[in-house]
Amino acid sequence: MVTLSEENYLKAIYHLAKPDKASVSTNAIATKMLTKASSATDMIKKLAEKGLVDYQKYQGVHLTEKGRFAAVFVIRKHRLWEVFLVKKLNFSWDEVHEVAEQLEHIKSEKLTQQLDAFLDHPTEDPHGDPIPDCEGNLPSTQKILLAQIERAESCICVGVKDSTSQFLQYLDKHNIALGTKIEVLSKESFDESMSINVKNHQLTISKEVAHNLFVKIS
Amino acid sequence: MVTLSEENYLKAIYHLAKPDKASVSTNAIATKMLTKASSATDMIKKLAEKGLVDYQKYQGVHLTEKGRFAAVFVIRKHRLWEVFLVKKLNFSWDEVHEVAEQLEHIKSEKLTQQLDAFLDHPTEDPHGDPIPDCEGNLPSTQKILLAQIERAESCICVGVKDSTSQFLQYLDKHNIALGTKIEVLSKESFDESMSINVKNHQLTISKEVAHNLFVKIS
DNA sequence: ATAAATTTTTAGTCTTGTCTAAATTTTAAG
DNA sequence: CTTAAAATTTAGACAAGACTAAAAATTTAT
Repeated sequence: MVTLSEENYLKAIYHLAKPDKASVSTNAIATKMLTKASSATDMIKKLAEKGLVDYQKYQGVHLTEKGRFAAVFVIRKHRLWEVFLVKKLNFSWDEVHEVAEQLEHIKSEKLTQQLDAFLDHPTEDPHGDPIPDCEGNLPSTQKILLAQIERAESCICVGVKDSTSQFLQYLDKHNIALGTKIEVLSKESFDESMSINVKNHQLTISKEVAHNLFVKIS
Repeated sequence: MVTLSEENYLKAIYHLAKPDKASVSTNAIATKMLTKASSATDMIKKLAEKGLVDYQKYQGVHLTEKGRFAAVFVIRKHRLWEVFLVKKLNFSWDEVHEVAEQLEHIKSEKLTQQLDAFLDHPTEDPHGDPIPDCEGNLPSTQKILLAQIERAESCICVGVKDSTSQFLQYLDKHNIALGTKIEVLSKESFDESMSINVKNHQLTISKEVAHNLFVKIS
């Protein structure tokens, strides 16, 4: 049995470890969990005892296969609930995170399966993040940050990196949603701002925005 | 802020106090919560400090208006989720309780409201229990126990008192569901067993069954 | 009306998850 | 290569919610 707190730590470790295979530091975990390093150390020991992470003092942690699956399964539930909230209960994409943070801990295999079926087995959540299947596999996606585009080119918004409501509401305000076509017109080398065209409206976006929007070349 | 544990105690007190206005004893609460009397005392003190119950040492508790509302609101959420599970996710009525026990603690006003609307403002859960409205009012129902019927008479199943899966599965096996017409043929004074007719099948039910089935005279 | 039985409360302990402060280890700098 | 800085762990404490055992209050029965 994995407790609610343990699930949250596993998720944090999973997200921190995502890009590479490097070990995740105690401090990184504490920062992500908004707790102190000593609390993280305590929890790491519990996770290690349960076989959810590999841990050597002072050397950070790695998720074990068991830990990775537990983390991915919570993420699967989180994202399915987000889809439910947006598609069925008329939440907007900037309102779902908090509620999904609670719903993701509900324990019922049948609930998850049936919810998945009810939603027609979605593969992405409302922010464009992939939903792991029931075996814990993530559909591989090939998305790049808008900021990585260097020349005038056309692309499609496929996800957000930052999913705080501030950023999502900024996108709403400028009519940028998943699937929206974005034409890059130019990029300012001084401040990395970009001039783009969205639905026939020209718009200048900052480096910060460009670094938090995932696109695919169209 | 009311904790998960506090919500469960409030629910227990509400259910124990339901019929009359008498105070609820520490022991009764402890028994219902499957804990010890000392634990109940501890919690009662917390609830009293938060103004959720009126408490005098050795004299049991009463819910305050605030406490009653908190309890009813949790019950509202519980029953809405039960409807969701049965109507939308194909759960059967004997599978919903455990999951709803978890879902009832999710905190989001919007979630509850939207769920209620999504389900078309249901007034009853899958066991025939009334769903409080968002102001905490319960539709008054006039149902009686099947056991209270003394003569050959026709009635309709409108609810269950015991909603354990054992009992619900017994009802399934004998084709008794909410809305099913039940004709009372005779009652045995020796053991209070009853002979009834359901969908053209004659059936003898025990006192235990008759005392756990709510009906209304048709 | 008082003794016995029952109920309730108190006192002290435990576990989970957190904290602060101090000690230890690792990393980085000179 | 040695010391200063940063990161990590340990030690001890606390709050929530539970428990056991013992004390106190209430109820029941004679």
